[in-house]
Amino acid sequence: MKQELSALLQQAVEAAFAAGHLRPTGLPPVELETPKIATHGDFSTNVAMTMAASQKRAPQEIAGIILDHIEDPDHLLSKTEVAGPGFINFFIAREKWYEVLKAVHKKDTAYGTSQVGLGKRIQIEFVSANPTGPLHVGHGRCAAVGDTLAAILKAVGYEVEKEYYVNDSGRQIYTLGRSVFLRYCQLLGNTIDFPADCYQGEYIQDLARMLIDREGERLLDMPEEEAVMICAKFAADEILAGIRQDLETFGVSLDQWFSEQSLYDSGAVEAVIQDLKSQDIIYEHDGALWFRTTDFGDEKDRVVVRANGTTTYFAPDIAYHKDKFERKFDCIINIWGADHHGYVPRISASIQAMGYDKAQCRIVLVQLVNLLRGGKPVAMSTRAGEFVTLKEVVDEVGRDAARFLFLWRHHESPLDFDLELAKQQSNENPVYYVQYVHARISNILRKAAERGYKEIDWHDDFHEILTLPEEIQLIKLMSRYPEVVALSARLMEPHRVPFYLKELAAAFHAYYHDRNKHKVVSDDAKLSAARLYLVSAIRIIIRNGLTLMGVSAPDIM
RNA sequence: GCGCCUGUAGCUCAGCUGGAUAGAGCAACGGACUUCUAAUCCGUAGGUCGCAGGUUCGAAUCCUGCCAGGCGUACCA
Repeated sequence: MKQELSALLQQAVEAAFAAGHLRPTGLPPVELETPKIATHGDFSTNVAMTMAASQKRAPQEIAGIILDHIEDPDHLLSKTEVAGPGFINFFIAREKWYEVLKAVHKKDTAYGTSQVGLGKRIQIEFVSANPTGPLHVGHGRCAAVGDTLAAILKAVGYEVEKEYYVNDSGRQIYTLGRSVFLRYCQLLGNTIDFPADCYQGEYIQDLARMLIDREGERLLDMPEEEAVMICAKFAADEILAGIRQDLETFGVSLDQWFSEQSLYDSGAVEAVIQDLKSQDIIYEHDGALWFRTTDFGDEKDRVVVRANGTTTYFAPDIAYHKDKFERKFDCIINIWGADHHGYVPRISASIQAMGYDKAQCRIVLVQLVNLLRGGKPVAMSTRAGEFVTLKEVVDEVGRDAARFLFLWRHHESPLDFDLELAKQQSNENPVYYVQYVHARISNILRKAAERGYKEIDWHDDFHEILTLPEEIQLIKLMSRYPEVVALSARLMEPHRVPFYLKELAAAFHAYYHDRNKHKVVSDDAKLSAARLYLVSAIRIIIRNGLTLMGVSAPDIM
């Protein structure tokens, strides 16, 4: 609908140029918007105003000229007008809206998809939590945002690969091994003062117990270094398996698990350091190796290899991003917790230093989650190892509610997640509000089938039947769904999908509720058929939208 | 100190990257269940869009400076 009109409009401007009625200044970007107020039409454009300066004429006058050149052989438009400071308002002919309804049914699960990303490959990396502890709620938000964004990008045609970067190397893994080893020793009767810089959580002791079951006491007889390494390997594997399981339960599946250690094993880390050193991008100072990130906009240079010879986390990350670029994606997306934002200039610098286009790497920062229960903050302290895990949240409120609510905010806004509210079955909880539409319509379809109305097909006489303003309004709302998906892909803002669904759900609930006026299944066979066609289209969109979000669309609630 | 994010109704937040009269939900108040599921709906009320300037036909949106909150600012991850 919008595209068709956009084409008409563009042709009109070109025709005006050709006829010499407007100075051929080159085509301005033609933006069509849906006005907030119904009396301003179905679509409006401000081209006349944006052209005013270059045309050196009044916007109203330009608008008139453009309208004079509009050709509308298919009678898409019922009315046009110049309004206000120079807007052109377009009113779509009522009959044309039924095309939307037909398209929804015809495309079905594909309604909302588009082709803008066709032929392009995107890699999206998210969660990537260290395998030193279970996933917590913050990771859950990143997982929901990343997974949904991936689905949205797929819907607009991109080939998408989802990846998890596993930090299975370095100091934090060593600390993990040491933590487990010390608990292991404690459990076997040794008195040990458990250090503050070790992982404090209860899960460390669980791992130590598992290790005792598996290995007995034999680690006590080994050199400590060796024992710690065994503990580290064991613990990281166990924790990673748990992370995979938690993500699986959460409905998130990754295409690729990329090991940090593999970058060391293949020599990639060493190679990229040597390469950058030979270009004097990495230099030596105070016994350490530094990256000249300040040459690329960072506020200070960063250490890559410490004076003691060990690498910082930055070193493998450089190699990792090089690897990503070498895999020839058109775009790579990193989804990080906002607490990592200080790291952005560094990565950006390293990408530029290696000669890649930094615009091809997009970093999405997801703000933190404040966990509440009944409006009161749930105490969490990572240091003391007291945090609420993603698993606990999903177990308590369910996958659907958790995923929906994690997406219920712009990702750059901090999110209050209330456990009580997430379980509540009321208007306050948008999850059930939206799902309820699907269940209601499913129920209508069941009732209809019982009454013998089994076919959901288009008939041309629906033009004369679905004529109520609120019915046309619903169809107009449905026509916007593909734009919502496309916009949310372009801006990488998945929250637009649940917001749209909420709007569509509200419109449906209102329509449904006036049951004297809008009864779908009635004795009037033609009316029933038409309305079944209408509401089942709504059901399709609700289901498609929820599917993008990884939320189920139940038939009964 | 510097950097990033946020500041919109009493509360929680949208606002289509500059448009016409700023929108939802909750809370408050008043209504609607003989029904295709009330996990719902209808109505009323609620605003100097943090503050002050600037840019232009037009600003919640862009620019500058303040104010407040969060996060970051390591040879930690």
